[in-house]
Amino acid sequence: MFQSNEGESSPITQEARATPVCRRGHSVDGLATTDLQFLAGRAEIMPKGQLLESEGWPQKEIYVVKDGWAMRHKDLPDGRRQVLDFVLPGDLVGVEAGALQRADHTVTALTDIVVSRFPFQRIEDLIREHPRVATALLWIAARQRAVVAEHLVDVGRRSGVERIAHLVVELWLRLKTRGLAAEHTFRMPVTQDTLADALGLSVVHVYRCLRELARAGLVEKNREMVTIRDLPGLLEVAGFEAAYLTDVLPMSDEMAEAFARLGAKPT
Amino acid sequence: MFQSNEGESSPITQEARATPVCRRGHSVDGLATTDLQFLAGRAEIMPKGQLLESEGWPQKEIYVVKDGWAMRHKDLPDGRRQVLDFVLPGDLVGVEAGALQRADHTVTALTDIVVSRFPFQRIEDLIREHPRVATALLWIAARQRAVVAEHLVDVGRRSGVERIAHLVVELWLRLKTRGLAAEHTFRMPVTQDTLADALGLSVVHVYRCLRELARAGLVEKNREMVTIRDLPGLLEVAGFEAAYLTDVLPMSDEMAEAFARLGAKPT
DNA sequence: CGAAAAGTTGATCTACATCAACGTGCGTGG
DNA sequence: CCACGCACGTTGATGTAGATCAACTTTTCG
Repeated sequence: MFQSNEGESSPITQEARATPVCRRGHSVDGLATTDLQFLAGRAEIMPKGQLLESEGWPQKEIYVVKDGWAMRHKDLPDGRRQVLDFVLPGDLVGVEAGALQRADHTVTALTDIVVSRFPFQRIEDLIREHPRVATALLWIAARQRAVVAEHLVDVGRRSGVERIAHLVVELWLRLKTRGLAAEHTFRMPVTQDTLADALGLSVVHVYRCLRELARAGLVEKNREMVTIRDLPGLLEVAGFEAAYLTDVLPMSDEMAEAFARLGAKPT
Repeated sequence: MFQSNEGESSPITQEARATPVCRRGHSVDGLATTDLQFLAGRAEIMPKGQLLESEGWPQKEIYVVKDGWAMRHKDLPDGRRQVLDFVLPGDLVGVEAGALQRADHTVTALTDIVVSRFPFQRIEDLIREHPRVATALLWIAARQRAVVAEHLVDVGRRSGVERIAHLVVELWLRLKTRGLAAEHTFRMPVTQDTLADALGLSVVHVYRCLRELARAGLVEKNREMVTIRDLPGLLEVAGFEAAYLTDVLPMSDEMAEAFARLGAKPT
């Protein structure tokens, strides 16, 4: 078995130096982003509600999100909406839309957001000059598909409470890798309404599931702050697949312990 | 005989020579596959039930599916299962798993299946030699994400009948582009059980929705054959986004008409 | 300070799940 | 060639997670 040992110190960084970009992809978008860092121009700020990418339209530039949250979503003509994924600081927007002819979904800023833009036009040149860029982008696209796929499992086969638990853990992990979350708490500027559209539930039901989770002493969400009260418990309810993001993470002792405890369970 | 579709008349091939890989992506995976044709070794046959890719394991080779169906899926420890997507002739398996460290999902053959394999090992060399390959792969990955995303909308925000309708149309379109579907009918070697796991429904409910669609005179599925009885009607129920795959398709007159009629509706 | 956005809460309804049979085609082995 | 078994499909009865509706409260923000 490969790299289950990986958690230890930081073999990640070491391996990273030794292997080509796509191999070293030992993190979420954030990491590979460093490869494209030189792409970034001057940072600029955009207001909450701004569209970074618009379904059906060609995408002329890639955004590197420096700060703030956004969501990828698709809207049905009758008003129903499905949130595909959340965009966190360090993520790229517009890669796939650039590769395809036109964007297949919309990206909307959930908060005021800081981005740097890079004209997609020049990507092809870049790829020619630096093949590693293509590989990095490929890796990012694959990663995105993985996240959406996991989300699909959530919505297709898990209960309301499970879905919320799973989403919280996933966001927490993604933020944690980037040093954007504390041990037990993080900011999540997502309304219950948006949450409902992400989880395929009604607002009312989201509210009740949240209360359920709070009552069970697992997580709480007040306003924008999420507090994890019982990590092992939460992981279990979330039915979290360790392999999904774990080997990708520099694990804290507490986290490693939580996962271990989880694995130890006979279940 | 597989690939009876692929070759001859294809205006595809002509356009292909004229435009850069990622731009010419005017179809589903099948098309871009031609770029990797030279990768393909000798075709070989694998039995129904065979795993082409296995969640949690590294993928050492890419498969080009020449004939037969497969499914991408994720299985939860408690036995629940979610089908992410169906793999049709012309699709590639293993691209993303190669880019990531290990496969994040499993791919299982739904029928006996004909594939040619190509060691992923050599992909990196190839990318160095032919940057276009990277771009083609990027495009494929983006496409895959788009399909899964659309599927997520289905499961998250559509009713049982709508989900089935949407899936049928999507498969029909994907097959049609490759010349693998007739005007009103095509083979769909997918059991109700598998269908249920794809749509996030129970088998019983799938059965009832199918009967509903048949009673409404829209589609019928007997054994493995699907027959579309009323295309415009079906498209409407499916809430099919024309932009999703249409501009990507060489449209038949009838299809164009169906879409037009659909667009004309005041809804 | 007023209005809109976000969150709370209870009553009611329904789409879909679950359970439990039974039918049917078909491949395999005797 | 039959028959047995099994995978797949069909059908009804019943249960429930979650939707919908309809207030009302609290927070946010211009």
